[in-house]
Amino acid sequence: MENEKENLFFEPHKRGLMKTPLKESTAANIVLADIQPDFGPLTTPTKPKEISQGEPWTPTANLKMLISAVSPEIRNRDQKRGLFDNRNGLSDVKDCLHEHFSGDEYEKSQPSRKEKSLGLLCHKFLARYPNYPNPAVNNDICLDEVAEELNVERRRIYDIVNVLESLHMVSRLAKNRYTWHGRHNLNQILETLKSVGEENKYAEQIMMIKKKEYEQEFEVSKSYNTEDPIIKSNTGQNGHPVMCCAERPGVELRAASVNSRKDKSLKVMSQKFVTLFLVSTPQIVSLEIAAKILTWEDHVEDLDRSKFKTKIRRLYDIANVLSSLDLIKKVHVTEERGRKPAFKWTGPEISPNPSVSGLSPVLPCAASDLEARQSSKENCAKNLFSTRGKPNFTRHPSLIKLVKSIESDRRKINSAPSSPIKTHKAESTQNSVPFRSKMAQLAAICKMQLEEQSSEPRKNVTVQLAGSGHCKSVAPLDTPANAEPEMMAPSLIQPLGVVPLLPSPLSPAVPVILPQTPSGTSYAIYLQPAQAQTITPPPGLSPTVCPTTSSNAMISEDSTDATGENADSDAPKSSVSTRPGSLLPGPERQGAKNREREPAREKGSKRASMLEDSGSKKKFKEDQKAPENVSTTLFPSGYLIPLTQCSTLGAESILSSNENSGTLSPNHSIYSSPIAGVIPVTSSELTAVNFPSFQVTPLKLMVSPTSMAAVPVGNSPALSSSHPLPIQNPSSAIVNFTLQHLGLISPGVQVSTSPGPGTIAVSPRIEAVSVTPENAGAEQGRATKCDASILSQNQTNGQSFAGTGAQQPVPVTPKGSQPVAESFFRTPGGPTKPTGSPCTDFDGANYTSVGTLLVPQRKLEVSAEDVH
DNA sequence: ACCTCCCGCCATGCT
DNA sequence: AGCATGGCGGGAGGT
Repeated sequence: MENEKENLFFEPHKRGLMKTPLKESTAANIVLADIQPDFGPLTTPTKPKEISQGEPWTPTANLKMLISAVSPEIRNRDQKRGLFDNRNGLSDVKDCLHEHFSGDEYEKSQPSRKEKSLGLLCHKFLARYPNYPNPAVNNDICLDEVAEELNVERRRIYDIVNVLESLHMVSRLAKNRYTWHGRHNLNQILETLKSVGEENKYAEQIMMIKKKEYEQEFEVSKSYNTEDPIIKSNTGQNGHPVMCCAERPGVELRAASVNSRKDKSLKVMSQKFVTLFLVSTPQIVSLEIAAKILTWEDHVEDLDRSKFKTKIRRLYDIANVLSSLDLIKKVHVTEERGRKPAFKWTGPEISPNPSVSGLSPVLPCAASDLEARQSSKENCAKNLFSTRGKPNFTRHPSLIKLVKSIESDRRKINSAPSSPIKTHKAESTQNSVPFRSKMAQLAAICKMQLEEQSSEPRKNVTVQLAGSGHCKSVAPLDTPANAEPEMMAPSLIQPLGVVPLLPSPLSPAVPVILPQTPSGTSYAIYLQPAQAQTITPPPGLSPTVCPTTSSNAMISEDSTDATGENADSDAPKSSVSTRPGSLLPGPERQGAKNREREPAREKGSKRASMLEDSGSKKKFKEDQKAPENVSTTLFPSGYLIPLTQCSTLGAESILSSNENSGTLSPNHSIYSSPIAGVIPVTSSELTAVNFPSFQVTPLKLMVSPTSMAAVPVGNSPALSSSHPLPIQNPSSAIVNFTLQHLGLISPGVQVSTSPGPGTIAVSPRIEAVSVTPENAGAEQGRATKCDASILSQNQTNGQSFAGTGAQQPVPVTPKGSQPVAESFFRTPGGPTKPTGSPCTDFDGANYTSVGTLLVPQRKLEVSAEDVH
């Protein structure tokens, strides 16, 4: 991937010298300084340039840098000769990247913005250092020097370094000094991030967001809070997980949360952003989604427009750096609504399994999902930070302090209701608190359980989601039981009885399948991940019960406002808003800041006013937007849905996924009418998160890849395992009903086979995804690759995907939409939990039973554009 | 008109 | 106190 990297083992600074001899550069800079009007002292040279006209060397230099970055050879050349020679020359701005410095360049006096872009700057920066530096050598980076050499303000360097630091490509040594690690740790960190993302159910979050969007699209006019509430609820629920996520990546991060300033740090955002790619199947993440997720995590309840915009800005900054690293590439996702900027992961495929992950040269850590999962958060943190003996990233020597603070944070967080729970607030709250506080313990417990479970595959569980998805083996759908072994996919392994329908890792609310209940039917319960794990007690093990947090309820609520209580929906919001400060530090602070600032600055005032106005307006819109979810309403609260039926759905989803992958062949019975049957799906198949988008021919549901990723497919797989008995549950009826309702299935039809667009009818929301990379060919190729790889992996696993890509014609665009199933059910009072599943623990009141909802699908078109 | 995102003010927080 | 960091968002270049 990387262009430049051949230079292994160069010393960075040497390289820098070579490239641009520091001294020379310095000289150059000096020159520049002279030229430039305001040149600040080295300390923080702010804006040296601004001359409209040109900046002397910048353009050229930039081009060169780019070029050099692109090709090492060129770089070398450049290094040899002074980069700055051309200071005067301006290259075409337009071509900058591609064009060389060759020539002419003089023209535009202005370096054009592009030439000053962070991406370009990053390329230059990267060009200075080898991808795989020789550890033995001194790889220190002096920010001042770099800033000078690159002739940019230090501020810009911070942006780059922060992102690099988030990827462990550099670590901070001291003030103004960083150590270059290059890509040695990259895979590891990516693995860690992925596992964290899975644990935090990012995929699920994404799914939910998409879902909301769909809904909104759907019923534009209807006002509904769901969106916000959902989000919030997720946040709340997820918040916890999410937070964890953030935490892990860096202890610092966590600490950061405590420390006011860092919580919003670019580093954290960067890690989260990267994580989103790693957990989404299509590996395409739109800025909008990313921003929303990040916003939530920040506890910004209100998707304030301004905040959102800020987030977007930051994401662009990060994206530019990541693009320079060749980890992502810009694409556009086209939906009904329009085209949205998005980025596609082009970095190494990260497989949770160590074995799989060949990518990372170094996998010292338990990159594997299992390990990761097993490992508690703390472990993760360790991995991240302590990686390989490298210096921890903790910025400060005061790491210890951080740790302490972190712990305290954790407590706070735990104690604090991560997400206010909407329903049953009282109950939930109560529950939640303890719950959270116990998260760590739970993690440990889960671990234990997992271990045990892993040792004994449980019969009941048919499905386990491969967390990561692809990797895992998919058991043939037909064979429910068979799956077990496979299920054990490291990452996904879950406690026995419980199988998360959704790709476990991702979805915030994890549908959990209750192992067979006495009744014989399995039920799926929508739980939060943590809960889910805890909930299902491994057979042998005592179930760790986790009272479901209210958060769980929240989840269900989101999806199901229906049960509705509007009040509920509202409640969540309010609750969210009211979140305990510990969680909310960020937002609150911001708000305060903003307010404070406003007076101070003109801008501030403007901003504030703008914010309020726009924000309020927007909010209104949003609120109004969402109509109540049909789905929610549909489901009777309080019912647990028998897995069997669910399985059906899940199967569909699965299939779809398979199809998406293109290679997969749905051999499975799945194809049979959804209703019909029980589809044994292996959980692995389900690995919801990872799925490539699939189309299910039979059902015709198309799921957009994107959506797929997001959607936790419920995998009914779990179902499969269970019983043939369709239990008397209302579930089947419900499911169908739901589907019909959702429009996924036409009432009369359960499955239709129209591929692509045709499917639309079936699923209203189908999105056609077309990915058009800039290099369309290339991109698609990439996409294809991914899929293929995935498939191969799956196959490897022994999954039975039959490559059925054929079966379903891919939707128009390469990526088809897929049907997604979600489960939402809340059981109102807990009531019906199937057997004494631990579920009861959840709030009694708030159980969510699983229902499966199909998520509307959309077509997404991704056009890779590079362009701009 | 919207998308990108550069620029640099200024808050934070370390030294 | 001074300086390093880096959040933040105005507003301009690009398309």
